[in-house]
Amino acid sequence: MTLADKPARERILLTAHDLFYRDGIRATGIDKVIAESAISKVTFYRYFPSKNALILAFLEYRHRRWIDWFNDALQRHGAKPGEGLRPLAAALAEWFSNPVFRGCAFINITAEMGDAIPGVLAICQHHKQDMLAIIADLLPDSAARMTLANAAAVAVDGAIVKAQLESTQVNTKTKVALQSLEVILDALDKSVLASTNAQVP
Amino acid sequence: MTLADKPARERILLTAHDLFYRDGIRATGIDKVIAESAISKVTFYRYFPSKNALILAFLEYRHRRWIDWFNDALQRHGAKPGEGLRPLAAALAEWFSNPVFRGCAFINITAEMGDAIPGVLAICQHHKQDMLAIIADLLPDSAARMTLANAAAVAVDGAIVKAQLESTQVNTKTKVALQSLEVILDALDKSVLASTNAQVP
DNA sequence: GGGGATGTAGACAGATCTGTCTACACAGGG
DNA sequence: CCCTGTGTAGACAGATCTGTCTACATCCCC
Repeated sequence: MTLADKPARERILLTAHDLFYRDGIRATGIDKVIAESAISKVTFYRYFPSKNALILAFLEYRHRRWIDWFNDALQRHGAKPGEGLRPLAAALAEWFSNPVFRGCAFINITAEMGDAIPGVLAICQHHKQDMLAIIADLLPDSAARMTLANAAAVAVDGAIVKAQLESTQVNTKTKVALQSLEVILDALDKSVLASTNAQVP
Repeated sequence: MTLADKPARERILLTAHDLFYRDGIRATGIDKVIAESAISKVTFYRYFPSKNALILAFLEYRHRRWIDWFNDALQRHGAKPGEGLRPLAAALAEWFSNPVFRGCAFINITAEMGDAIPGVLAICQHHKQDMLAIIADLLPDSAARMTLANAAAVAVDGAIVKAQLESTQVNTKTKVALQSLEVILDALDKSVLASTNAQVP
């Protein structure tokens, strides 16, 4: 595998990412990360002084990786600044259909541990803030912009959770999650038009 | 405390509920449940043959308790069948402001463990199905009814997650979560009117 | 050739977790 | 009076987890 060629620290981080994301934090022991990334215990502790340090590094890495993917997917699905929320659904459809999809790592770790490890919650809030900023960019400038962006972000998180609950279900896939998201995004896009055109019935 | 008077099984279940909900499943050891509910180990294992059995019992109990609260809160905030989604926001506001609020137990356990314990996912899906049915009851009968109910349910789950991320934040409370939910619910209620009146611009 | 950085293998301590087991207490009904 | 059901206290086995430590191997640059 190509992973074996990479430097030790990166190999650890990539392995930890896959295991933490798939199985959860507490369910993943350090020994498993060490075995799976084919390094020794000493090497591991040279790069990460503790499991907590690895968890924080995992979150930073996941954040960068997810945000990069998100921007790229939106681009690929025709997102343009100020032109509406619709590409969000197409981008997320891509994610939800990925076989390793298991929800949002930041929602998951908050659900699992709250702020048991200091700093985790702040990272999660920061992640959601960055997602919000990207969503806001899709909306035209108006007084209601951030209100609508927040609403869209809530809808996105709801759809992620719904897809996560659906995804393990036999054959149902994530259709309801996506359809529901589209319904909400359309309604929000319409209310943008209504507010910019001042045409509220 | 009044808890001490209750029969052993109920005492165990109530204690486990509080600990599981607050700290998560894996973070809560059996020993802690036993110590906190002031019973002995033998008594515990008489009522629950394993930790998994306790987890499943916790989920059943939590389901009944939450659904009962949900119905009651909607009633108290003026929900009437077919008359719109608005009371949802008021009911959830009540929950979010509860100091022990830590999100949806079913979203949390799915985030933490997926389906590592057989049966858990099915219970979570069942819970969300029941929530959906209650939400659908707020909407008037129409072709779009279940589509809109699903969208509202996704918005509710999104708001729950948002409130959970906000709630530990200093002083910000759950304002954005609730405001976002209201924006979505209003947009959905409006699209009900539009579809029933056939007045799509 | 020598030294430092980087690596491996694996034993170990100490903690924690689940689940079982022994030994004992006590109340109520036949 | 004794038996059964229900309870307590706590030792224990066996597993697993984090983090440390020793002893040894390799490689690259000076």
